[in-house]
Amino acid sequence: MSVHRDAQSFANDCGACPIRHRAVCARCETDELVKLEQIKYYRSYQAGQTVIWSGDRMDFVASVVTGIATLTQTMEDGRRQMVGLLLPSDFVGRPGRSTAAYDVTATTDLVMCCFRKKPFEDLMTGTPHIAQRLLEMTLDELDAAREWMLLLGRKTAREKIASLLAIIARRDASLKEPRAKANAITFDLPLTREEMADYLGLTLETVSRQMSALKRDGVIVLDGKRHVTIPSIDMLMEQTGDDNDGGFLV
Amino acid sequence: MSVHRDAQSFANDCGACPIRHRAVCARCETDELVKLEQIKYYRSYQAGQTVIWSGDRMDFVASVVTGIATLTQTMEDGRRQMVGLLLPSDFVGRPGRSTAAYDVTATTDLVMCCFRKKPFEDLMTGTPHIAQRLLEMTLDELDAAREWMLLLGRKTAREKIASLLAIIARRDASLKEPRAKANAITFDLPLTREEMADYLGLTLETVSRQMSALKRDGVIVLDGKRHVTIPSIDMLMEQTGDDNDGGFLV
DNA sequence: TTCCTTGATTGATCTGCATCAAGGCAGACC
DNA sequence: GGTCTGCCTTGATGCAGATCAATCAAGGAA
Repeated sequence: MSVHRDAQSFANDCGACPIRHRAVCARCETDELVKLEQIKYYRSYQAGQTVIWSGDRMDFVASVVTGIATLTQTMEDGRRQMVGLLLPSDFVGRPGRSTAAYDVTATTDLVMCCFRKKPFEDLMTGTPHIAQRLLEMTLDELDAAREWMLLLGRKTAREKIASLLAIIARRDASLKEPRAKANAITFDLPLTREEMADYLGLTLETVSRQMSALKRDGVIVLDGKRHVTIPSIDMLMEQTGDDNDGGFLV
Repeated sequence: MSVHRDAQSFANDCGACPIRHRAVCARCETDELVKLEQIKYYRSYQAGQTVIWSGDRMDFVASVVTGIATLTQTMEDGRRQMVGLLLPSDFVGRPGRSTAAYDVTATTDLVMCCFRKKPFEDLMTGTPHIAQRLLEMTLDELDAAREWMLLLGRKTAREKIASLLAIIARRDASLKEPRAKANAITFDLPLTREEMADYLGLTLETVSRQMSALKRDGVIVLDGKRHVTIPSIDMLMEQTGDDNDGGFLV
């Protein structure tokens, strides 16, 4: 864990706001956390509500506390592509830019922890670790985006679905208690078929068909429309097209 | 231009190494530039040579001085997706990670300006502006990646080709002298048809067919295989599917 | 010159996913 | 109960782009 205090324990002893352990580190604790504390505020959104429209003025940066939000781009004729999925602790917004580049939408009820941009930028200038932490997070997102480019450009519909399920399963598993690598995983899909389609560059019909196919082939078990059980993670990973070096739970 | 000295003039009076004006700013000049100067070194590669393989140890970060390099991901069965195009002044590598995540390949003869990772990281810790500048660059790349996700997921073959041509034309134009918005633009394609296909998530045959179609329709003029003239930028932009708010030369 | 090689073009055919269309199911509300 | 309404499933059909394959053009090298 290097010189930083363990992020998990740090998160535990400082309350709910995830920006504390994602955007800053324990080294900054004494002064900067206090300042962050002073400029932060919370916002809530209902499922389906739009947080911000592409092109709108955006005078804050924020971090997801609970719930799920999506970033989407839309073409004039209505074609849509989701370009990001924001889960708790993910960061939105960009220091140094004043308008939003994407539509941000709450897909579930959502609570975000916001910071007005100007004070946040000022704080960043005086606090090297915040910029470094943000850089680290942004590089992670860039890697994820590039992984997604491979999926969009080269994977088949079945591989796309399997990859999405694997990603959700992994992120979901890492939010719960760490535990021995379980053989079966169960979770609720946070997205409708249409949202899955927008994420994967498919139509909702194709998503539905491939879900049915994976179910028929025993790769997943569907209980209702949303509740998914994955009996064997290995079997799922075989369907993703990725070279899985066994690193499911990293 | 805020308090920073104009990046262009700064680049001009400090020689060829682009990291100077891309990764740091004039405020750091006195001390940090000197230190950067001390730890930097150059590397050259021939066209076609691989700079680094995905998974290899990577103990440096670098910036392209001249030439063009690509980042690609490859699946086990050989499907390839390009996930980045590095033009002069672009940055590769990631502080805080020791292995490469993608194959980096020189598509033309290439010169890179390298910094061993450890000293660079140390320098970054003591120099807030470097981290901030890198953050800015990374956010730009993230935006570009997300734009590319829209292309890969939702655009037709013809729109993909037109978009790629528009991007190359724009980047090429911005490297040359600033000038009045010219009506016609001429440049050499830095990529083979196969590389274009890997970038666009198509096959090389489809790339070739769509290039011929654009030529037949008078959107582009081909002189040989590589030399492209775009008689009307507006006509090209109409083919990209983007809502072009006239912002071709930003 | 002729032979190779490398990259590009063009044609014929195939197929995976989109599109169009018709239900089905479960919860909300009367 | 009935009937919306939102979300999902399933079927029939069409087409954009993949695949397979032949040909071409431009350089080298012998």
